[in-house]
Amino acid sequence: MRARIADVASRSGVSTATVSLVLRDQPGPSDATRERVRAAAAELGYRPDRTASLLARRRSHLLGVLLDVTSPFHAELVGTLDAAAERHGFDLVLSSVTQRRDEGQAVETLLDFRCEGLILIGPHMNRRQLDAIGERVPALVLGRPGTDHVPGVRAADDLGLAAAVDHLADLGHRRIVYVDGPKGSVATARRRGYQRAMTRRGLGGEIHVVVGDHTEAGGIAAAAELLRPPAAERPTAAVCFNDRCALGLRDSLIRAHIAVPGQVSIVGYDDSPPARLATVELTSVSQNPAALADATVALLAERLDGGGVEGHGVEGHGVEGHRVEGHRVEGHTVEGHTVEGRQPKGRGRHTADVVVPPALVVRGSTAPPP
Amino acid sequence: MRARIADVASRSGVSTATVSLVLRDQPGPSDATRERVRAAAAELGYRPDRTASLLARRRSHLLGVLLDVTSPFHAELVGTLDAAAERHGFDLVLSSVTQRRDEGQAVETLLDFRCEGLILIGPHMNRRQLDAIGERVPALVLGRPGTDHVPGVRAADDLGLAAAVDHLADLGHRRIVYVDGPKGSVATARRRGYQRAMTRRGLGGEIHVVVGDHTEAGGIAAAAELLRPPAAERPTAAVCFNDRCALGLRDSLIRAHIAVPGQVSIVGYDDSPPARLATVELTSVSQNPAALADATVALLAERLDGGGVEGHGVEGHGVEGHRVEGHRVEGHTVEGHTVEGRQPKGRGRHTADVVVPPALVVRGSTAPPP
DNA sequence: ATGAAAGCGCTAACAG
DNA sequence: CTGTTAGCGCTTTCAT
Repeated sequence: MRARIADVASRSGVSTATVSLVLRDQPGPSDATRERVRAAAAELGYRPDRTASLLARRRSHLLGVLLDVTSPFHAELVGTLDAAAERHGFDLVLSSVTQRRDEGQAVETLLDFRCEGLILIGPHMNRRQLDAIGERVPALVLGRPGTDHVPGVRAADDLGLAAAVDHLADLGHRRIVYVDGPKGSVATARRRGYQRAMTRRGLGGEIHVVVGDHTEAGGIAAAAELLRPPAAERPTAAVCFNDRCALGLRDSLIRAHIAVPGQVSIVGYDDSPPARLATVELTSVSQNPAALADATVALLAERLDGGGVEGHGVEGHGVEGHRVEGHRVEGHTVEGHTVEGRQPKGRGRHTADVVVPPALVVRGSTAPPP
Repeated sequence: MRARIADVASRSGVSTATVSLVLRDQPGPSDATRERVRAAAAELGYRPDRTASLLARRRSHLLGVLLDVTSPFHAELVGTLDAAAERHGFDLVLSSVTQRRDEGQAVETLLDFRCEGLILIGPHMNRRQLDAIGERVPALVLGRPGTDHVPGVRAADDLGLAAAVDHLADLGHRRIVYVDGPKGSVATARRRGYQRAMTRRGLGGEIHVVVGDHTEAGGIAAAAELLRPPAAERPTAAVCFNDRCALGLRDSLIRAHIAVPGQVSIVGYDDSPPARLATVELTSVSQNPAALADATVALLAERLDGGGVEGHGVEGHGVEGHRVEGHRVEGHTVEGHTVEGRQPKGRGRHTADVVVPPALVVRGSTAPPP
């Protein structure tokens, strides 16, 4: 049987209370006592029973994370979330949606574990459901706009597209098309970002949005569209809604013997693992998952610890991102991230979103136009 | 504050003991009582506190899963594991290795949550470490051979390669090369499977193993090697150690204007998400994750429930796989999966591995030779 | 069929 | 500084 705290106590000749204090590095016990207790605990291979500890302690110091374990992007976030949580003195409980477990159930599981706060990664639930959760427990959505009771943490899509367009324009491209995504606020933000960036660069006349999708199929369809005009009039660069779409486009072009980036440059979005493949080397806009995760935990921890910021020496990941001149977001700052001021729309909103700047990752799929 | 069991008890005019019985569908309380208790619980929105429940109950009914959340293959397994666990009356606790949390720490976390059994997905730890865990708690490794105290559950690599070679040979290919993986037992098993399958098909004289790797780079290198001989003597098909390697090969060939599958057919291994991309359509050998997960949970649950098989009506995923004539694995069967008999090597081994048959997924990267 | 009471292993409040 | 005493919320004998 596993050693209990009482065993450590008797073995070191002190009370369980003292052992508890020593093992949690709480002030009280003398150094001599600490020494003895630590030794006894080590000899017995004692590990505190987390379950009992949680029950007795007021706070669980647990953050619940709702994710879809099949998403590489979510996976990447979890890694950083975990590190950030540790810095703030929290542990993570993961709960993934699966075939049998929907988002609601996954959230209940998290709550059953007594999580103090919830981090919802890109949930598909509607705003009402999201808000309902936010009213029960401090929560945060990652990767989509927040609601009345649930602040959102996300990357600035407009800045991301600006970075992509600037990069291509700097290379000398003028005929830069945008391959659109599915309907939704995310796609809208990116499309607008493209249009504004083109205008800002004096390429307003070249704005050209092609129908695409969030899957490879969208890119394949877009390829057919791009190849329609005579060679001399074709676009020399394409920015895609996301990497999958970009990969579909890339593969179609290569099969049609159009060199990438020789004849057409391609920029994706998300900086997903496939984009990094040695054979692909897709230039892509990173949503800066490390920064997203850091900002998320920082914000949630702040809410939970009641403003009593404990200056954990959080360094924060580099979130330089791409700053577009003449394009500023109003608001104050939390750990270097931009916090939108009072929401312009949405009366009665109790929360403000945190927006982190994305970062362009330049790889081999972009080059000067032919 | 969240409703407690005492609230439900007083509201329905019974004791907490009765409420506990009703809510867990235990025999005892009368139907009338059940009715009242359920109503009260529902009105209060009562959810039993899992932490307290775990503490009071002898068994936690929790299975710990060690995984690397950045792996799509792991992700796929988790989905099925969860479903299977639920059928057997268990819940899953996920713990992923991250930058800051190594496998050892992740396992400790799982143990802290009082998991009754552990499922270790493709851990990198050595056999000694694995065994140490197996001595502390019932554990199982997924995707690699087991050790003295930790049974392994894995797909039959030799059958997988046999399926790939048979598929190509049936299409009419003769010059079928194998692009090897990195050193290790997995690569060895696959290479041998290739060699035996070729021999069995009377293609022993065509056996040709090319150096590769588990990354795209390996496939790229192999492409150079394959293109060396004059066109007429080049292989017409290649089976690769895994999908990443196959994708590297595929991309290199396409860039060299070699049609896939027109001139060269390619078969990968793992049936990973990239293989399924619309633009890729890679024929690949699936390790049958659903079957692996089902077998894993079934085996672990059996060990934990002490043989008192509760016939949960486990249906098990289809594990037809590819049966090679004249190639039988000795052993008995657990839920339709083959269990190797006494291990031929490894004295003192207390456990036997479970081997599930892989399945060939035919897609667009294979066709008859030119 | 139901209730009272004793824990599960730990932490927190209060004495000493 | 350290020990004693209550719980945390639930499950489980054992009476009734």
